[in-house]
Amino acid sequence: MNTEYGYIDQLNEQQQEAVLYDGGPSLVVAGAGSGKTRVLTYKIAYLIDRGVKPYHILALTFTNKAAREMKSRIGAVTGDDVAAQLWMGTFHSIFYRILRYEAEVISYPHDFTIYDASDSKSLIKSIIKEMQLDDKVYRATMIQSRISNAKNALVTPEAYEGIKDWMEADRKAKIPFLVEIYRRYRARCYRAGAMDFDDLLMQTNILFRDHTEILDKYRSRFHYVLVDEYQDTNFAQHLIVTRLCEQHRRIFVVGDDAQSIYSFRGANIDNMLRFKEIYPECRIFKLEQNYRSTQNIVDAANSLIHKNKGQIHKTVFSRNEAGGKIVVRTAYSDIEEGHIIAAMIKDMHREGDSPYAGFAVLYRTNAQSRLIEDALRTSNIAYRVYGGQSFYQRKEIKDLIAYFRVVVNPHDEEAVKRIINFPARGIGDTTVGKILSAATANDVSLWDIISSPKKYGLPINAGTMNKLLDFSRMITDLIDEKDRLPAPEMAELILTRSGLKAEYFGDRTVEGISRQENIAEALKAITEFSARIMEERGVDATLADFLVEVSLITDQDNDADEFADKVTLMTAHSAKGLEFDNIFIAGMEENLFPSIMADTEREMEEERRLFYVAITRARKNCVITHANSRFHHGQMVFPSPSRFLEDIDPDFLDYISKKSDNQAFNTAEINRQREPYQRYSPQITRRIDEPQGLKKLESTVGKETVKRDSIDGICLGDRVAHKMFGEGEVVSLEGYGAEARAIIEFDNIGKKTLILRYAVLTKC
DNA sequence: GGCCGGGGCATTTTT
DNA sequence: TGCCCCGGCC
Repeated sequence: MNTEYGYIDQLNEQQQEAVLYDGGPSLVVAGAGSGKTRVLTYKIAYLIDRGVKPYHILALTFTNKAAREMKSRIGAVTGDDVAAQLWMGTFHSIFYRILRYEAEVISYPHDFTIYDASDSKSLIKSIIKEMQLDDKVYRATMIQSRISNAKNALVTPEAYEGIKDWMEADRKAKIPFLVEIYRRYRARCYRAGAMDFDDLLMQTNILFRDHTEILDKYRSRFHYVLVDEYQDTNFAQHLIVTRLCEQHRRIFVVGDDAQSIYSFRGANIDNMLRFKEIYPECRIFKLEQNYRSTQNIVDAANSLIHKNKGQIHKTVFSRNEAGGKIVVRTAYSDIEEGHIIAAMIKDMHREGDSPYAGFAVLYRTNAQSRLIEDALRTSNIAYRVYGGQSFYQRKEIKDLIAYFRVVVNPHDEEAVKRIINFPARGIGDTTVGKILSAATANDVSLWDIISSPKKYGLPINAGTMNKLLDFSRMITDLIDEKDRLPAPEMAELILTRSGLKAEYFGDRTVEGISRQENIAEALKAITEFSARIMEERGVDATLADFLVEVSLITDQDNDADEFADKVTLMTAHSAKGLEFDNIFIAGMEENLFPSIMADTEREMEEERRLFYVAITRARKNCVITHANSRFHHGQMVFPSPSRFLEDIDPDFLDYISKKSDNQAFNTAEINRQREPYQRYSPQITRRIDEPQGLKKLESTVGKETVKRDSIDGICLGDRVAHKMFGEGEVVSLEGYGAEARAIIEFDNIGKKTLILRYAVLTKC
């Protein structure tokens, strides 16, 4: 197919069809590694090129990272100023924006707070306490997830009571008051001017349901709606999208039912499977060519996933090299498993010039990381663990943000509770308890009581009263300043006036200094944010603006380590959407993977999909390990190998056991242009064969940049063309991910370093 | 208000 | 086995 748009030529036939089709609802069923993001990116770029205004395009993703990456990729085609006008973001952030704008009609303040998971949990705990329920029976985590599920299914407390099955189930589970907790929880959020994550979707639905004129407004604003990872949408998300599209029907969704792994969070694969029922006229596009992995990996993964029923039929295939088989290794113990992994990584790293950044170890549960970390540390292998405590979860940052929250919305109860006696100012639990009771009795917020304790007859002595008035005055003073001072100055003022500065900056211990650094980092973030707002909108950012920015940011957004040459450790869940040259999957055992918690067929299929996701992360090599003994909750268990191993066609597996010492096995090519096979001893560290004729690359492992000879299909020496710079030759390639760069000697303008993530290059 | 120790518990977690 | 939470004590 020939078009005037150069980037279209980079797509295969199926991808092109999906991008160019403009006849109505489209469902793109995209197999693992089949270029789903690429299709979505070019679809949007193409719409813009065809004259659709970027601000008429709504594109929804599940993570901030995905949204950011897609935006920059589109920007590389259309220009960043154009891409910036897109309505592109996570479901939560986009509808947060809309809800803030429309807050009034649903009786919420414009500057409403967002309760994160720990705020909700803490609120639920205090409700359980107030209702004098047994917190062993009414466990906050369980209650929280039930409430969340109800919200994701758009079930209000009133509706909940009408669902006989649910009420009956609660009675049987000895938690008949669940619906009452839910009711109070909702009332308390409302009283605090707060929404939790689920509310952002639920309230949007309520807004659209009850206010047709507002729904109409957004219907006509969003001429096109595109959704990524559609298999992960829950009912609330699905309904929002359906409402927005049911008239113009310009909806384009992309997903892979085989990669649906978040049903425990309410994701419903049926939203995708039933797309055809909602849009009978829809076109379904299947992307079946996998560009990521070797044939063996794709074939192995296919044989596994075909054991599931109820998938959309598709045949994923790879035209890459055949590659080595998936290696399965048995360890005596969980400890030895870690050492086997470490030793294999070390060998593959050394022999294949494969940088550590090209390795990931995946596991089912976070608890498994410890032993693997120990082994990597012993072997001096640099690693990083995903899913640790994120910056915004740290105590000192949460304290600071809590002050911000109170200044922006003093009715925010969770934030008030956090700061009212921190730093200590003599307002202890007893007083807070009295304030809470008074608030509940009068159905007003904590702040209403704190700011007029006498009016509500708060029963406290004169000394405490003075302390309370001091606190109240401090907050009022800060509130008076909040719209006058720009965010960075406001932050500085809060830090001083609250006493946080004195509290944290007197500490000379290692932890104390780390806290100070974190606070300094937060202040820096505010300053940078402020500068950006000034540049974009020409006004000073307020504290409220900053809160909007941070309340939906989570971990993994600011990982300085991201591009260092380190092995990545993470759960199989976190690995979705990522890819690595070499994947290790650890703990492939019954009761672990599949999880012991999976007992229904449905859950078992989800576990299998999770395994499928894990395998398909691998570009070149995949190694699966399992142990014959393992410490589990302080007890030694002797697990048998996972049933999923038997689901994979044995033709694609290479079982290596201790006994087969002489059968050296290959873990496939580390690098395409090199000798086909690397050989590893089945014994832990000793290598039997020296690889023949393996050309060593200069590798600056551990340094900032790592030289490479091919990245995403672009090789050293390739002739490439760039829209603006013309044609040239690739003279150097280095780095990973967003840091991946190419130095290109252009015929006309000479050498240029291009960030591959942004540059659109075509081979010529 | 902070520290210590016992008891209970223990998937996955884009926002 | 470790971690977290709570309650008791100083």
